[in-house]
Amino acid sequence: MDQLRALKYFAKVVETGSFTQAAQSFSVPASSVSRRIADLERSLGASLLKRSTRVVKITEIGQLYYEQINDILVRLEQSDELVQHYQSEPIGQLRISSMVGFGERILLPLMEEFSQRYPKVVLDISLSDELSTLARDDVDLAIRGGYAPNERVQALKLMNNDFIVVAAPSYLQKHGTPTEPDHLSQHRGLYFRSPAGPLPWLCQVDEQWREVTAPAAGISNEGKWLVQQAIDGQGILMMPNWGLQGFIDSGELIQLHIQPELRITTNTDLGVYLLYQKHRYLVPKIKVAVDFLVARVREMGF
Amino acid sequence: MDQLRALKYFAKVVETGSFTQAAQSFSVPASSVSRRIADLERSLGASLLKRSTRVVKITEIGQLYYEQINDILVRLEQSDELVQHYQSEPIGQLRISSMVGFGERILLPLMEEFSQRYPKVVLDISLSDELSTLARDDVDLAIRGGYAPNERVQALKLMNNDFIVVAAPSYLQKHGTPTEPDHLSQHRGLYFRSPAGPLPWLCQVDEQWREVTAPAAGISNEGKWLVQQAIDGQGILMMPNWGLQGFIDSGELIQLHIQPELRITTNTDLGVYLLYQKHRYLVPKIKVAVDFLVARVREMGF
DNA sequence: AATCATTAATGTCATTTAGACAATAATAAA
DNA sequence: TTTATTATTGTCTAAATGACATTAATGATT
Repeated sequence: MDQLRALKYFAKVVETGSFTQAAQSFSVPASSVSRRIADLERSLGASLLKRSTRVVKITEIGQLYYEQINDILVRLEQSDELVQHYQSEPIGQLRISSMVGFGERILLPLMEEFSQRYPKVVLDISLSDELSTLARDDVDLAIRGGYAPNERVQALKLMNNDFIVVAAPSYLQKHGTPTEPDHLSQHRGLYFRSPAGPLPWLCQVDEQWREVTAPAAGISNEGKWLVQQAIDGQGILMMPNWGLQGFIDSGELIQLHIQPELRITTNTDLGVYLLYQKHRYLVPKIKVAVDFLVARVREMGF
Repeated sequence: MDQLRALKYFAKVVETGSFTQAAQSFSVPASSVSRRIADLERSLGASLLKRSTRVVKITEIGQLYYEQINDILVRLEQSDELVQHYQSEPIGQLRISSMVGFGERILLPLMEEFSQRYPKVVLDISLSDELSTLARDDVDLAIRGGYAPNERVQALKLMNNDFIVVAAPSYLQKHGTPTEPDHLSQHRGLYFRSPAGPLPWLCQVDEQWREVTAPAAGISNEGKWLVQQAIDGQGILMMPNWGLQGFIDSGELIQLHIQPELRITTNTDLGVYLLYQKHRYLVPKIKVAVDFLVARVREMGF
């Protein structure tokens, strides 16, 4: 029995909930799928699926088995890919998941050059601040705010992710320039909504962390809108410096220096990290993308 | 092409270094192995093995591929085992690796009862202080001094692993009873040789760690011999309390109370841990062994 | 250097296994 | 109750694997 084929059929049936659909996606008759899975069940001595003519349900043990073999199938495919592309030019689909702000401002502009340089690599970039099922089956590269999930995943620090505080000249003229945290309660704040909620303003006074969030003038997960609001003089904004530097240089925004410093977390070493599975670095498309991103982003000097 | 079969053949050829031997272990002609691997290489578009009639060498990419697919094969087998044994009685081979001292004094006596209770589980216990390739392919359960290698491995604390200091009454009569670390340089020590070298005596004085190891009267990785030497009055011995309690109760050894306390590492939370792969807990033989060991060892009250 | 023994590869045939296609049975929806 | 969809089963065909004998290559032995 070709167990591997049976497993692929089984996985697809679980995912589609249908023998017919699974069969279609492999371009074989449904009867073949039915027979292979029946073989598999017989050889395992357990029933994996509860069939009725209209619905296919998975059994408890079938579900457990599916979760394990699905991972195995993905890894086998990755191993095959490693061998197939070994010492060849970068080619294939490259799925990148990135934080929205970083993606818009830094990643997407950079990847145009990448696409020209490696035309056979088809980019599939998705921007989201949610933390993805990271580098398991759905993503080749992920860019996230600092954390290193486990030892099989390599995390390269692309840049610092220091937050700075800014406001428009017009705002400061009207409301004054705050220089210490206690001033902030008299101001208005613009807040970035992370998946975990709006990012607060924190600062450390007398070795104790305090929240010094000002009344809200606006909250959004859309960084560009927040910046526009800040430029329009609606309030004080705290965001990563790589998203604000251009507006400071142009004079549209002015950086505020509040002592003690404002932060958005008690954690000190914030950074933007590039994440990928260690053992896949030898796949050419992965290798060139990692090398390219690390080089280009670091030479931006944030 | 039945890739899975090809992978099994390939893995065996790598391990044995011979098509003929690999073929024998599967009870098929060598020609079959040759063809399957040729198929595999063709489908991958790379050569995995360098053949000559006498020696089979693995290519660089073949080696990488082998390392990855070998892990995949092991995991697939484990997944199959999970399904096959689901809701059945505990059965099969159970490989346990344990530290020597713990194995001799605690594990082996306990497992006699286990064997009677679960006669269909064939025990394969190996004692070694080396840290094994833990719970990957060669061991189902491992018992080790405190560490938790990664997130897929469950580590249950079986007992404390506190080291205590003892000596024979005759030794103390002759050399006096040390009560503080500075006294030790005038004494003789018996030292356990771990794989990393003889365990030193450390203590914390004025927030600084100092080594206060006494001149050696004996060094061995054989705990029983060290205990005998101590009973014979050869020197002071520091070992886990579960290995010494019996001799203290019988009066053959006397526990010394040195302040500040002696340790063998600067780490505070020493323990004996039972390690196994989380996802295998549902395999009956694993489950009953884990439950049995945790219950029995904990009720010993160390 | 020539021979020998071992080992992997190849050719050919038999057997096993998967797929194609039609027919059947079961069931949810109309 | 009827209808449409879906999984299963039967039968035949095609493909893949194994068996066995033979060949080619190579390291060891004389």
